[in-house]
Amino acid sequence: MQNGEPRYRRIQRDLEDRLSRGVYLVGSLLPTEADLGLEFKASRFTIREALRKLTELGYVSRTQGRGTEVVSSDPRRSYVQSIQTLEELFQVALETWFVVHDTKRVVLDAELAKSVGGKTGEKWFCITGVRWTEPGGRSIAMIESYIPSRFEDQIDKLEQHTGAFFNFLEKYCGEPIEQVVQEIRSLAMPLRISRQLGLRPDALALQLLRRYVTKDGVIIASFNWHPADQFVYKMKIDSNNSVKEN
Amino acid sequence: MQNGEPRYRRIQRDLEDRLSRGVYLVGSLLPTEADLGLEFKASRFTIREALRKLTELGYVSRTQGRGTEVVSSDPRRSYVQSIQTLEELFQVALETWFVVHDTKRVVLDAELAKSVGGKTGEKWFCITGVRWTEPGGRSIAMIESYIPSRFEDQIDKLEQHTGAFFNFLEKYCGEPIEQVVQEIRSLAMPLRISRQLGLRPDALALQLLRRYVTKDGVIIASFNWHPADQFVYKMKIDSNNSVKEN
DNA sequence: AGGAATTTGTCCGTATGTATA
DNA sequence: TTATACATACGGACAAATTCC
Repeated sequence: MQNGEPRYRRIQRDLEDRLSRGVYLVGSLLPTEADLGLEFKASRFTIREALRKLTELGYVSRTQGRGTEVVSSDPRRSYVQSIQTLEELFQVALETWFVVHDTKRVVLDAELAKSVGGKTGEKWFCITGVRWTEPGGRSIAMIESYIPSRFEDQIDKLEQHTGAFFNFLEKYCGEPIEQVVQEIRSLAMPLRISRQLGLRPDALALQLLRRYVTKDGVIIASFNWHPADQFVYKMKIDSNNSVKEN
Repeated sequence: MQNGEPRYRRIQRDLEDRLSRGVYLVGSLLPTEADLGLEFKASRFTIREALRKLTELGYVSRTQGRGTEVVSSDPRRSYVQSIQTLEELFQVALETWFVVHDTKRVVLDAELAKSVGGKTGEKWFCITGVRWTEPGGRSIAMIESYIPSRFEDQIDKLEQHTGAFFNFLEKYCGEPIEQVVQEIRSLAMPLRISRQLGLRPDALALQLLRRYVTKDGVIIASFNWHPADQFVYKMKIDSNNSVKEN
């Protein structure tokens, strides 16, 4: 335990390497804690720390009395599938119609800052609009998109852009989207929302909040207000750890 | 370590209780591991296990050289943990308490059949109950689980089972769960639900429907009714090395 | 700026309980 | 029933980060 890297982390990475190289096959059992301890000349405690990490990462599943089973040789592969999700989102944007209602500057209050991932007092832009199945068709959702002010000179182009906003901003800033955080809530629509969608004042909403995050921080945060009686959020959890929306 | 509950778990619960009661205030530091060890008469290892859980649950944040800071007095009130793997689902079941209210036979009508993934007219079992943070704690959700009649002789054991139902049934039938389909809806609670949770008749719900599917078909379908004002479904979509060029 | 005290992080050896095969 | 392997638990030790004087 002298140098920078903890012992258990070194072991963890060794094991990850073996898993991705197929030394331990999916469905098989890893060597026991005791065996790994002998091999790496580490105590059982240290081995357990490494295995705990592998469990958290989705590589293995551990069962008392049985052992440590390999469940995925590359759990991060599931991220590839979620990229398809991003592209599905993109497809939705292409196959539907977004009509901008309003664009304005806003100063984040504490609550809004927490929601969109900014700091209280920061100036952001807010673009609101409605997404339609087709021109003159049915409304899918009322959308409020919050964009940091560093994209100020792109806002005009953004309004003209056909396709997903996040796609435009991702290309503009040159940094890939590393992560999308999504929150799903059930709540009554505020008046400003129900009115724009032509619904009763007390209409129920399924609200999706998505934050698109690059290395440089949040590039856009969108509130999507869907009429509750028309919208179900479906997703699949495959046994190989991947989450797929549809 | 003789009885059912591990020592660290008991300590974890005690600390959670204090946190939710405000004995330790948000922003303050918890007693040190050594002090907690003295108080609970447990080794540092055991205290650390409890604190590790509190960290995972979002109660506290730990910093080497500084201590254990309280970051939330009630993290579970505000969200449904993002569940992306079966492992996580299983953990939730282990760390919370399910109380069975009723078990009965039902014949699927057309709508129910579609929801649970069966056929109209089929006989299924329906187990209803409430999931709690802990005995005498807060209710997390009202749950209605539908189970095909081919598991008829296992229903009794199922009611006694601690842990996730799907885990029991998966082991019993011998087929691995290949997929979980989840649907998220926003809707008003039916009376039977709001009453059991002690809420107003018109309470809003965030409803999660999960179908667990093996090669042999659906083994269980569960409706989870969460009080809308207390629950947010959060999920994260990571994309490690997606270089998208075009 | 620097050193001492404090507190968590890492690690060891050992022992016993408990689920699984 | 037995053996195996993971889960929980103890006590001790030193490292590393933070805070305070």
